[in-house]
Amino acid sequence: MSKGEATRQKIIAEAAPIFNQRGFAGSSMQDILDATGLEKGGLYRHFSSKEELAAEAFRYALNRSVKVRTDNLEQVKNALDKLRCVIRRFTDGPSIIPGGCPLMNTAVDADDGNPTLRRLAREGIRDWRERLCNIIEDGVERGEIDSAAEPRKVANTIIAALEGAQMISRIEGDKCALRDVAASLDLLLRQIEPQAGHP
Amino acid sequence: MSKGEATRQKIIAEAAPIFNQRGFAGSSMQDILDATGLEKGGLYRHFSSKEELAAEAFRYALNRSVKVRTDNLEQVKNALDKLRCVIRRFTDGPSIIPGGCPLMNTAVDADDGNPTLRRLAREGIRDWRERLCNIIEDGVERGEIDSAAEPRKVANTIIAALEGAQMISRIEGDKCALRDVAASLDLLLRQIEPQAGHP
DNA sequence: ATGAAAAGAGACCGGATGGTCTCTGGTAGC
DNA sequence: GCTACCAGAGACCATCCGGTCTCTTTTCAT
Repeated sequence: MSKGEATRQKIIAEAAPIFNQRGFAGSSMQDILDATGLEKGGLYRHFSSKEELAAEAFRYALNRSVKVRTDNLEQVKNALDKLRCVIRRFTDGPSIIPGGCPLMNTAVDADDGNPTLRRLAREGIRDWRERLCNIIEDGVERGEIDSAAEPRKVANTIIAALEGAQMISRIEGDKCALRDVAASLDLLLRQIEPQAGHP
Repeated sequence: MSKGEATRQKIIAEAAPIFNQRGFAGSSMQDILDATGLEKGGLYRHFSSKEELAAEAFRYALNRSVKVRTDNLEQVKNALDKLRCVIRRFTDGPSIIPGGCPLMNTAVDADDGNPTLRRLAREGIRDWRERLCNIIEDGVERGEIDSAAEPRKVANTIIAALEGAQMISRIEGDKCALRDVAASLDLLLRQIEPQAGHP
């Protein structure tokens, strides 16, 4: 990796937590200069605008989050256990990047503004749902999940509940809401166990 | 109401959707001047700072949201039906203020920044949960809800799922996620019907 | 070692930012 | 109708904003 590319990656890694914590409008290029120790000339050599840097920083933050939450997931064989593992990693795992989930932060930050960030957040949500849907559909095929389960509905519910719970937990400063929601989701998953409700 | 007080209220009402859509850092006092038709002298006579105005605007937006969602709720007698009504109003009802739920917007916007807004958002969440808890506890007392239900857990789950669903629906531009989550919450409520799970 | 290209420093720019201050027009109690 | 006060206009301020440009330093293939 060339020196320039290394600098670019360093900038992205330093900028990601800043944008994630303060939002796009709440972060200034000066904040990134302070964090990286660079001057303007050095920064704008690698990024043509604040928006481009913010987009790269979001991609970086999201990739890291996704990686931590999907790593080695294939080692869990049962589909329902996979879902439980995803939930557990989200509720119990350490924060991947300061400021909470970049998906929610960016979605809320950009849903009335910046179209680029908005699109990236939308794609992030869609990808996450597709990953969950694949797990569920595979589970149905293999008889590990009740065939009456609606994958998209289950996936949307898991994502919504987890993100909402993290929002509550972050504003309250304790993990109570995350634990409560994890318990409720466990209950929900028990309802789509094979033959559940078919005595 | 004096002329001054009327102006103050008008400013708050005009500022609320702006702050709710663009966030604190993303909204400028010039935006509020444009929306109200006032000049700086007129604005700063009524509010000492941007932060004070943002706080009042949030209070206004939250009060309106709460009012719409709790109005006439006492006419619904059964506790479970009350919860279903709350969910339905959230998922089906029209947007009360442009920009989505002020609670989530402010919580995400301020959770790493502005302490005043952060506190207001935290109190808003707490109040909402207490309102739901009261409904559930009354229901348990009256035998309308299974006594095994844990009010705080149910309340946190409903709030988290609804807020998360709205985040998804807003970024995707359709109500699919809201409908999916509403269906899942209905399932959850069926599990705390009296005698549920006690054959 | 050298020379061309890449990387970075930092002065600079126009405009926007939140906030202050003074002055004037309108309102309302008498 | 007078006057004391309240409400608002708008010029003004220092600072910060995102972004550009030129010049120097460093890197790296030869």
